[in-house]
Amino acid sequence: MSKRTKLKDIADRLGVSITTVSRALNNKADINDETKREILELARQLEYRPNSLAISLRRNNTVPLVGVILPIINHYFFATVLKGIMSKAHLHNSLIIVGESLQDEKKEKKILNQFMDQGVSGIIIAPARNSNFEENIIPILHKRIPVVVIDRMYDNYKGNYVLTNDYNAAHKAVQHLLDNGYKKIAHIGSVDDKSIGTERKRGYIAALHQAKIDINEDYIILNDIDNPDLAIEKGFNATAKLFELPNPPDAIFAVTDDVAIGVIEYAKENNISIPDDLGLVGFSNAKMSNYIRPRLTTIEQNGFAMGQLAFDFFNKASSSNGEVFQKSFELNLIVRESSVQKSEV
Amino acid sequence: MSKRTKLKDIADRLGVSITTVSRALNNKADINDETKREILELARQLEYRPNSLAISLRRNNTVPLVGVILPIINHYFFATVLKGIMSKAHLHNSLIIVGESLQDEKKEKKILNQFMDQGVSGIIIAPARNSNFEENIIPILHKRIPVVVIDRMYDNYKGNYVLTNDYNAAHKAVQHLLDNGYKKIAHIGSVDDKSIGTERKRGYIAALHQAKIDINEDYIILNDIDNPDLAIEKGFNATAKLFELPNPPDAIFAVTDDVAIGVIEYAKENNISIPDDLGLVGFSNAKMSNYIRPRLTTIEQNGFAMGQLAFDFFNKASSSNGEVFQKSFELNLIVRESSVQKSEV
DNA sequence: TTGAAAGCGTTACCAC
DNA sequence: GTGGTAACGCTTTCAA
Repeated sequence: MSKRTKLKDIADRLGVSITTVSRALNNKADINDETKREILELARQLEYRPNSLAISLRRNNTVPLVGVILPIINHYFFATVLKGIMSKAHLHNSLIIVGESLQDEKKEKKILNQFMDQGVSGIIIAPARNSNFEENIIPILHKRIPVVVIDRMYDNYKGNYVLTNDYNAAHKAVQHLLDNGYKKIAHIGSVDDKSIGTERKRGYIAALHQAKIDINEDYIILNDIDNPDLAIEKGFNATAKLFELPNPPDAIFAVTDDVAIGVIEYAKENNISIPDDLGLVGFSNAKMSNYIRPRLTTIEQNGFAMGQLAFDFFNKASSSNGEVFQKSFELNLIVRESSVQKSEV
Repeated sequence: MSKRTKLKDIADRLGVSITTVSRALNNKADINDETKREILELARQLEYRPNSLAISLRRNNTVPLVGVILPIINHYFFATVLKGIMSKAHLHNSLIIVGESLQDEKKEKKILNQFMDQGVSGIIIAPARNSNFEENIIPILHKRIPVVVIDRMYDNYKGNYVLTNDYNAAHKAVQHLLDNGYKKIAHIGSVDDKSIGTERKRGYIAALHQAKIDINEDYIILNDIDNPDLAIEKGFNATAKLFELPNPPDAIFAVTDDVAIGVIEYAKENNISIPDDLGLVGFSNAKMSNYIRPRLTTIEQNGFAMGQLAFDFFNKASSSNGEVFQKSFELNLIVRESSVQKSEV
């Protein structure tokens, strides 16, 4: 295996100085055309490629490189968060380096380390579901590079974050179902030891409590929906289980739109009319939710704005001295067809 | 604004040598505990952060950094391509730096330059629709870092690429409609001066030609569908136009699934039955296409495999001497409900 | 038009 | 235990 060509190699072979080679390659003035031609020619032959590390070191320019870690990159919400981050990064001439944890905390840690090794000037992370916050994220804070956590929160974390108020949103969703006359509201949720699934379930329970409706444990089905390709199926199966109950629900609050799609698929196969026999609210406002039938009532998650704010926070944190930036977005309910009985309209 | 702390700063303040400071910070043996404590303490005070550029330079380890440029990052196909790229990159300990051109060739060029400045060891690019190939991409080839072009191709480009055979796929789609008894097949396409839109239109025309059906120019409506949020609307409007014709079509080949969704929306609003009154085939196999009604017949685009292969090509190209890697994926038609008349089933 | 040398921040070797 | 020095690959004065 041959070593990588450097300026000296070219200089030696041509009997000129390193300086001259550098000049030729960088298209500087003050160089003999013939010399230049020879250098360029040899550089091509030797496949010379500049060592950017050395260049940056010499120029003392740390290109701001921000590491972004997301659980699933081709999930619309996360992809949109990334889009938001990039839109701001582009304005600030920052470069974004991405990693996909695939909800695997080992992988998350590995990526984090790679990023640190590469010398990122900040980290924006939507933690994996089972992320070991203490072990993966806290140590970075100690290195004093800005960290912004998105989407999923941990107890006792005192740093920068951009979240959504899933509790309130879920509460709103269930309240909406109650307001529309549904009484037996089930929840197809996510087994999530951390914030999201838990918060949405909490909001669901709180709304029922407030309406003085007892919680029916049979009405709560929790799934592992990490794999977005399976989420629809999970929703389908959970609905099947609910409808095997002696007293099935008359409405479902689904933890994501994908899960809600599964509910709709089941309903269509079994001639259950949504919204007349069954009210349904999803969560995310996936593009699809407006084009399936019935059009799905859901919670709007503005990933783009979250991403933009996350980058802003990173940016502010970079130039501030330990100040902490935090924001929890309130989410809107988008009422469509799946939750309003036609007879009531 | 204070300069970043370096080893020398700490050494000077403590009256020790740089070497000693380095040793303390790197937890090496052979160092007085007290000295070490002091150094660590001061390092923390001064917020010392190692300069990874210098470290890498010293260690002679170039972290492979691959630049990926995509037109739209939160488009499912591109996000999945990115996922494919990252899955392979992760195996090779490569880092991925992303940019979103937003179909803007100016932006594309800027990102490209930023990437080159940052010293990426390769570029994987899905060019913007209006990308100035000569100006943006060719110059990079001259710098002899591997470039892999995805998804959209240019005449006379002789480098590495991973494409899909859009011509064949479109031909297949239209042939399928013909086979199912549709005769008056329209095409809602994309104004695309480059490969994709053009190729799909070519395939459409070729299939009709082969079936000895004259091309009806009124049946071809081309839209600018760069903005994915508007694509559905464009499909809707185009369909409206088609149905204003004295002799409307009995089938539509849509250039993307989003456009096809627009067709379905129009059909539902106007009581046109798909597939009975109107056959429909989309393109992309967006997740949604399997869950709308009627379920959409479409062309499957395997972005994940394309991304993986693109990275493999980059990798091979990195260690080969000018060898060129090219692949054009043949695409499968997924037959669902929208293109098969019930009476014929 | 060209070259020598300093220096970017770090680590590793060798000497003390 | 500690410090001097060379080296990583490059650019940029300054001098010739």
